Amino acid sequence: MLKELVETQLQRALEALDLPEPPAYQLKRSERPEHGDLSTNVAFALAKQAGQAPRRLAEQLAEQLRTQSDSPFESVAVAGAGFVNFKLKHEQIHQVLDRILRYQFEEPDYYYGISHQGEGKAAQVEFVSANPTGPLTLGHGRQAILGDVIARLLENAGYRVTREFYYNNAGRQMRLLGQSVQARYLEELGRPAQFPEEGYHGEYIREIARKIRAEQGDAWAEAATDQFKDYAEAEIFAGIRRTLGRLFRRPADQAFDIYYNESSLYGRGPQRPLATVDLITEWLRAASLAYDKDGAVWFKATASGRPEDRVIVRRSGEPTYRLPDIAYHLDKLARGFDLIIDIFGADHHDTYQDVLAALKGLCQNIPELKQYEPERIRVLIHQFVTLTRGGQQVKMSKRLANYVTIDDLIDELAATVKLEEQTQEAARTPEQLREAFAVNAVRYFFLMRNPDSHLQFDFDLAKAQSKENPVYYVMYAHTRIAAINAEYFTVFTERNTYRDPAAEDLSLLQQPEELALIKQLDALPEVLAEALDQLRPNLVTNYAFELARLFHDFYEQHRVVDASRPELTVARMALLHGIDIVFGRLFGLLGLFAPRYM
RNA sequence: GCGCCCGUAGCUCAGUGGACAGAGCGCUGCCCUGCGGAGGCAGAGGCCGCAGGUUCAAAUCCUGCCGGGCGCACCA
Repeated sequence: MLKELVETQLQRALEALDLPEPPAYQLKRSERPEHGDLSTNVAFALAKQAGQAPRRLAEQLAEQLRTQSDSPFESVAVAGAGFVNFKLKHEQIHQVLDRILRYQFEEPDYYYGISHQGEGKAAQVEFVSANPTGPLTLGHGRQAILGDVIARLLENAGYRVTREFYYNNAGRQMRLLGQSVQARYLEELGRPAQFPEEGYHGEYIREIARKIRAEQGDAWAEAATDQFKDYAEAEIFAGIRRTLGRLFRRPADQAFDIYYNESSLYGRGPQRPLATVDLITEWLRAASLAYDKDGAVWFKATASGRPEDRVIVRRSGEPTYRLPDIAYHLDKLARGFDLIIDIFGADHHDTYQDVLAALKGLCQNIPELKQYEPERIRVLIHQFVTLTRGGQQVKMSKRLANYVTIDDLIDELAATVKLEEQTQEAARTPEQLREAFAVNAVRYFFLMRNPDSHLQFDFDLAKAQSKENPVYYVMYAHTRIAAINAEYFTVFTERNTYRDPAAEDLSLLQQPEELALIKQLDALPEVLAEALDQLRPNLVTNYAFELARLFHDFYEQHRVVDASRPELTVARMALLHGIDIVFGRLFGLLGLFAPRYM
């Protein structure tokens, strides 16, 4: 709000001075108090065009802004070589809080921070997309949470969102899975069994084998490998859904909207794609983007500037994974999404670029595909996760099956959560609370780093129930507000609500800590828009941490509930309420459980 | 060898064109009995990997180099 306010004033001033429309310039929240509340470099941007020195332009602008009617500014100053610094009247800042509170009470469908940018548009987010060969691990966890929060941010912006999980239950890896389970089952029966050379060694394979034995006895001794494969797939998939449900705080069967089976792209699955892999191959040939060599079919990636051509159909006649990927993404475009977001781990970097290149080629060259726009696809590549414990990196190897699963992680964190007496809430069992706290830590830790950067998951820090742990630091701000709220009613026993707009005088909020908090509240919509635009949920955790910091700062210096100063108390309670509205939004968007007591 | 990401305080990381580079932890010193002490204040600590370039202005953009991660299969 404050930014728009200044923007409007600035536009008026530029017109009044008969200055041209400036090229891209910045209007930012100032980092230092001596630079005012906001500052702009517009004078620099205009200098060349206007043929004047930035400093001189800035002075003219400042003068104009100072004298404009209804000026919202306390002061407009020129600094440095030509920055214009704005200091707003306190009443402008108080209005921000007033509007946040008023909307909350007067607009039934309004949530502060909501945006209409995606109104009427459909978005699809594809993430996790793990094949059902084993439980979800740490790497999947980061991706799952990133995808979940990006989906929530999209919904907040008005998009209709489809969460989609793509998987492949055919091919070599699944065959190996079936063989591994079969071998373990035969071992359970005490029969000779040959464990496949590159089979799956995880303990979960033995568990599945034992379960089959418990249900079937030795009836499956002569069964086909496929039977074991199908059984294992169902078991593993159920486990994956359970894990996702825990992470997303949703029932397991609502973790995703669509599970898209790769087999559909061969015409053998539940979905009906726009084009099967065979048709895609034909189209690529028709567009001169595919050719035969050494008995295989190659995609001419070099035509799009990629480093090398790639095989898309093996000599054996079996497509490589790139071909169904192309078919899948073409199908996404055909399904009419306005925005398509793919989330992949760093190991996919090379391959998605080939897929995008193929899509561009197809849409340009095949008449019936001209209507589709590959530019609607955005790809978020995230770096890997390492786990540290006791300052040491935990070594993981998929082959030896000594990797850490998401369930292990949540379980271990939950086991260490200490609940205070007062933490108990009637609505939740201690187990549910422990689970909620553990999931909070996992979610927050996966979110708090830039997806571009490697993420070091510090187990000891995640377990800590003290302010060194950022997730506790943030939750603690919220619970402190709840504690003050309770205190308010014990002191002002005659009141039954701390919202009393009639008695509220926000102009009593003059302390720098109070004004800083309101200005932080004002930034929420921009932060959410930026986080979505850049696909960087860590901007939201950063913001939440900063808000918590400002609040703790305020709390240390100022007493809220004060029987001798009821007016100030009411004003500060209003401020706290505004802060808690924003925390509520943040907890919702980050998918965190907001405890009233800790 | 080629491609992508990263390199900022002792550690973990913010900051991606602006004004003296920030936080948390750790370290040093001081203070505090609370609207929940799961505290508070202060301080030390940085040629923002290196070298060029673009710009009025570079941690931020470009080029090269060095270091780390991940890819580079007719595996997914």
